[in-house]
Amino acid sequence: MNMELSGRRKPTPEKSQLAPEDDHELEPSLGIGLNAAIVAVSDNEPVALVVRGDPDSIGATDVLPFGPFNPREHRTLESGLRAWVQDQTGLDLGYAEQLYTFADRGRHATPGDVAPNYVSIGYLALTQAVGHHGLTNGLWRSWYQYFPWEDWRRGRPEIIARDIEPRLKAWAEKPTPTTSTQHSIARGDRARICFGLDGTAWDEEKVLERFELLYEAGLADEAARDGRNGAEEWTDRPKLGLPMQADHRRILATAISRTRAKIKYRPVVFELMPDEFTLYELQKTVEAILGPHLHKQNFRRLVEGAGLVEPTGEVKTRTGGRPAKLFRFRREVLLERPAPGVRVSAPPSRS
Amino acid sequence: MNMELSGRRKPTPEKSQLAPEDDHELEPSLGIGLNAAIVAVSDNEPVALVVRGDPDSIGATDVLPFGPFNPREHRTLESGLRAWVQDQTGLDLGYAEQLYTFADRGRHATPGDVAPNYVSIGYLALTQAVGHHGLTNGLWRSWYQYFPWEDWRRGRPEIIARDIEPRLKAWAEKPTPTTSTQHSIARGDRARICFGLDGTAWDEEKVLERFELLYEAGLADEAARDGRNGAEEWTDRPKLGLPMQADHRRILATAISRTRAKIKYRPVVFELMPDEFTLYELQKTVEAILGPHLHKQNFRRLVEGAGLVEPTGEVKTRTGGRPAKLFRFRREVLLERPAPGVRVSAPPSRS
DNA sequence: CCATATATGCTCGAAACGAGCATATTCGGG
DNA sequence: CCCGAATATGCTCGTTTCGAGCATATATGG
Repeated sequence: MNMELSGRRKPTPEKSQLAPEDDHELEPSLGIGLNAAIVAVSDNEPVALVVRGDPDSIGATDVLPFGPFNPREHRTLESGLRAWVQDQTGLDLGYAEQLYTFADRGRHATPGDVAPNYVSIGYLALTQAVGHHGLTNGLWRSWYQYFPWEDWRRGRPEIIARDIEPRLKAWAEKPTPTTSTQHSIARGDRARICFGLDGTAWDEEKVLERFELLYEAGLADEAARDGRNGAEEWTDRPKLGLPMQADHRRILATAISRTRAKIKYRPVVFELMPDEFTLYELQKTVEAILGPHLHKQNFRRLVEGAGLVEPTGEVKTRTGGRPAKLFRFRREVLLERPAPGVRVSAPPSRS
Repeated sequence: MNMELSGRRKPTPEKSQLAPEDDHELEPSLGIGLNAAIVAVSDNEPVALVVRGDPDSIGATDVLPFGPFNPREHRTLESGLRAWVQDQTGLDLGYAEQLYTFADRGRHATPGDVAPNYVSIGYLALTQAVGHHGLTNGLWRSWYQYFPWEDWRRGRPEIIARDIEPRLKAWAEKPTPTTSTQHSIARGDRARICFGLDGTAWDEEKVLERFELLYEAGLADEAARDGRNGAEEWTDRPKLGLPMQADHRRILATAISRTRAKIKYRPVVFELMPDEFTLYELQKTVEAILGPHLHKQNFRRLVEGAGLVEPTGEVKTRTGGRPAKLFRFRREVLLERPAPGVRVSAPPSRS
């Protein structure tokens, strides 16, 4: 057993396309960070679990639950993630899926660092909204605090026209660096497509693209922190959402993108719901995630027609009107249809 | 308030540039492997670029182009991948996207190893079919050689009913290990849903799920190689596709899943096409990827209606009948619609 | 010059979608 | 007790999209 332990320490000796010490210089010790974007919906507000936030202080930015992957202790990446989350917040994760692995140079909080010590693996977890009880640490914060331009529930957010559009247009005017490749899209076009400028349709799934654009344009606080070339000065600059530590806001953006996309073709909303719910509560949860308001009667038709829910027989009163039937998720659909989901249809676009 | 976290926070550069062994026991030197599933379509056959294959020898299994990520040399994960591919095959990658990061214990080729030294990041690359010229190394091999059960172009593959179904049924009979969690799906149901048994619809996107199921059931050669509990003996066993080194077949399965899914909602087919093509050639390429035959006239209507292509004005003769108009991809759609793609409609199912 | 094969255009019924009208129940206040 | 407001739920209807097939155009090969 100890043989195994000692043998495992070094890369497999034989053949060694894998062994780095051969024809390359010494490989730096790479750490792998596991990061959890844990999402819930509480009072029709989509929230993420963050650990160390202080909205008023500029030094102490929020951070997602995270920790290094240690293959000794963790059988899989996901189990490692669960352990860290349990450890740091007390939360026992349910549904979780891997998002993306990031390792870009200079996207961590250590200025002057040329090479990342860490590769970040982001995970998305969906859970029911639990109160602050059940948590040993951390707090739920609306994800729109980090991404105010994503909140279209009350129409187009003002921050786009007021703070984002003019500065992106200015950025688009500057000459694009020569790094642009053959088929790359011009800055102005990217801004227009990402943020739905000049009458272009808004695509609620492009959360990550939008954040990356703001970062590249130097408009996200993290860009200045990372010492990014061209970042606007810290002073006299309207804050575009709360920043986070390291690349955690990028991971959260990826999580929102994935959630918004997946909610439309897999029954993942139900991970966010209590066991019993009314169809309107379900709709409100979907709307909290996606933004635009849906047509109530058609939403009902779709959800019921897809066999995603079944009535419990009970009703919920005190809704302000006629009592609403309670439903529960029909887990059996997972065994019936190959790819069930909550399709979504929007009312007349209010761009 | 966050003292309890300080021990687990990302190590600061001062203390850990090269010394991870602080508050945890010795952290093993983790390597990060970049792996490329490079896909093309050649003569209506979907192919992947593999490096060291010998279909007849059992010892020398195929391997995807890969190499370790070195943050000193590589600015990003993707640029590292491109460098390795260039190095190993001579191919200059075009379109590439990240797939998934794998690190499960025991899924590498070193038996007896309890913890992985390597974390594998898989990438999907799409490219035009280039002949063996332009390659310094490696060869294109049909992806259906690794996954024969995925080839539905000539109806349901016989291998499912003959070699897969009976053995999966037998596996489903065995008691499920206690590791099954609350909402986990029974073995029999998983087999039925994955492989479309007992009249269940076939979902061509579940390529990874199917391979993982075969692996878990011990029916993939890799399972025996990894010393997996319950794997069938090597002898007297029909081969279920060519195995690959390490977890490369799993990465290729992920690549096929992603390709099949993405081709339906993003214009990625055109990465596989020459500059000019007929609509039927486009259709044949889609069919090579997805399997079932499409309705020719409707496919044409969809593609043209979506503004994805424009006629070049030229025609292609010697098609065996009336000459076919040549088209080219309209790159401008990327600037117009937020999420263009080749939607696909299938003729009456021939399950 | 015709048979054949493929390319392309068009139509038609079915299903899905988007929007709005109508009815059912409850609650709170005269 | 009745009425109006508010919400839940049911249904209709025109439009669009989808699935399928028929019809026509234009090559090639004998």
